[in-house]
Amino acid sequence: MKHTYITTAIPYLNGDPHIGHAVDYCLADVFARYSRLKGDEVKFQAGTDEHGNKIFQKAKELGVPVEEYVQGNVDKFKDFIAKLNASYTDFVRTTDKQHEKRVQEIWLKLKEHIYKAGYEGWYCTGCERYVTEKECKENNGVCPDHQKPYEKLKEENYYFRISDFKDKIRQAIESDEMVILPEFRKKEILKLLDESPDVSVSRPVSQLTWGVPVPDDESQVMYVWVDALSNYLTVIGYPDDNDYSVWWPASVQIVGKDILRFHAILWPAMLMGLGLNLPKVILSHGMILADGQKMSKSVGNVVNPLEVLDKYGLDAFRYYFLRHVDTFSDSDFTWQKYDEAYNNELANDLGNLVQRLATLAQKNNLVLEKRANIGFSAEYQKYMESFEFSRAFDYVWDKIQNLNKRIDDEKPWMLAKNNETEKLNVCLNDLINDLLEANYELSVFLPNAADKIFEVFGDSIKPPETPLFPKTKK
RNA sequence: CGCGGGGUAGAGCAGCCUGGUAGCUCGUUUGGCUCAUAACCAAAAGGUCGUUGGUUCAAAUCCAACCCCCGCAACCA
Repeated sequence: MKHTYITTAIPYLNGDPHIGHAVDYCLADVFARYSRLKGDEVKFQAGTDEHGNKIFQKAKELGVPVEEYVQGNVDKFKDFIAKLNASYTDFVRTTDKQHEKRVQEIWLKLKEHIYKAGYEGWYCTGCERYVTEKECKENNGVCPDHQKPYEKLKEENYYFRISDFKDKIRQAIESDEMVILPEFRKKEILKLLDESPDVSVSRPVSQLTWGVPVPDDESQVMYVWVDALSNYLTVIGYPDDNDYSVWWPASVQIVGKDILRFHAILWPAMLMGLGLNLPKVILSHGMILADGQKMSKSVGNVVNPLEVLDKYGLDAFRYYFLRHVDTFSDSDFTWQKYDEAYNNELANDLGNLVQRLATLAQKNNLVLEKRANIGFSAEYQKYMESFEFSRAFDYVWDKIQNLNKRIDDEKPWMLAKNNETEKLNVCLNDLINDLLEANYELSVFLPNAADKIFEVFGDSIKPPETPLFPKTKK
């Protein structure tokens, strides 16, 4: 049996779930469901990144123990993922004891590529963090939050020597041994690769305590990368549980374009350092724009995914974010578009199609003879295998719209009126079976709706008592 | 001349790699239908394919130059 391992980026737990996380989970879920229906055994990882000063400070501000703070946020995320009906199989927290232990083992294995060096930069004692040269310049050398001038500070850090692997990474990307999707991101990464510096992977304990201690050096604590990126391995048992070898390399790792560089450069370097294969595909999706603009707290145009979910429910949410949001490039969200997609497409095209077919069948006491083998069509598979999910969805939708056309062309109600029972039977059986085939393909995108549709055309056919997608009044 | 993406109908987009009738969805107008959620189907109107030049029998598509828009990325080492 084929093993398919799908990963999602682990969100940093210093805030609430936002719409970008939802995209991650939805995309991963689509591929997971697709793979399962094809017969693969699927592992679908999700998790949370819980270390670091920001979380530590946030907890302090709120006056709660940091463990309690992260627990509360993990619950929010788990709840969110459940609401999306994302079918993950494994959940990893970077504060899991087992994860921490495994991360330390990974660190030790990478040791020959890790070196200690001084870091010098602009530091704000108020924020307790370094800022980039650029940020310092933009703020004219003064921290806007604390009104204190940045200080030039020096400290010891461990660095991961990416330069040990650059040539091999380039080769892996160019040869598509590790596919980066979409193509234009691949080009971007190849350009970035040359100028990628070695990455700082620890902080002195005086600065950072909420993290995994560096093994064999009490003065240092791991800083995000080795800790967070390793989750993809620790969750499947690496290095002590040999089960990991069944799942690794990952079939696809889904990330937002903002963190692609870490996944396409640092992460492969780490894997090479560990002597492991690279993931087969890294899929980088775009950002959701609010009415053409980047969402930002300062602009105040952040769309709350929970609010969107509440409006018309999960099917509508997944419908919009999997079909009208392009898998790879940035896409827009506006309430108007969301309304239109729901009413014109889900309700009118699909909801109404189910209703009319079910009613036709029921009124004419149709005996439904279901086709034995339902499967994926070749074209659909082609799209799915190349991770063009929104296109695959378009393709399915085309089938649905076509069914509406065919009903009009074949006029089953006329056949009924003329008592052409035999023809009517054939006609309705054909239409309904075609709907069920489309519904099978639809089920990876809209599992809930698909279930309901299969139920309508179950052993007996009963039209939904309440519309599948009740329309909203304008 | 930092890098990347883009400019195609009122809106949103596909087509460009691999030149050969400009296409899809929404919206608009008209018509049809009555199985259905005021749903469905059909037809029509609507385009100097950013600009200029080049290659070619033929350019949205290839080449060159230019103009314009948007990002540099989810709160940020």
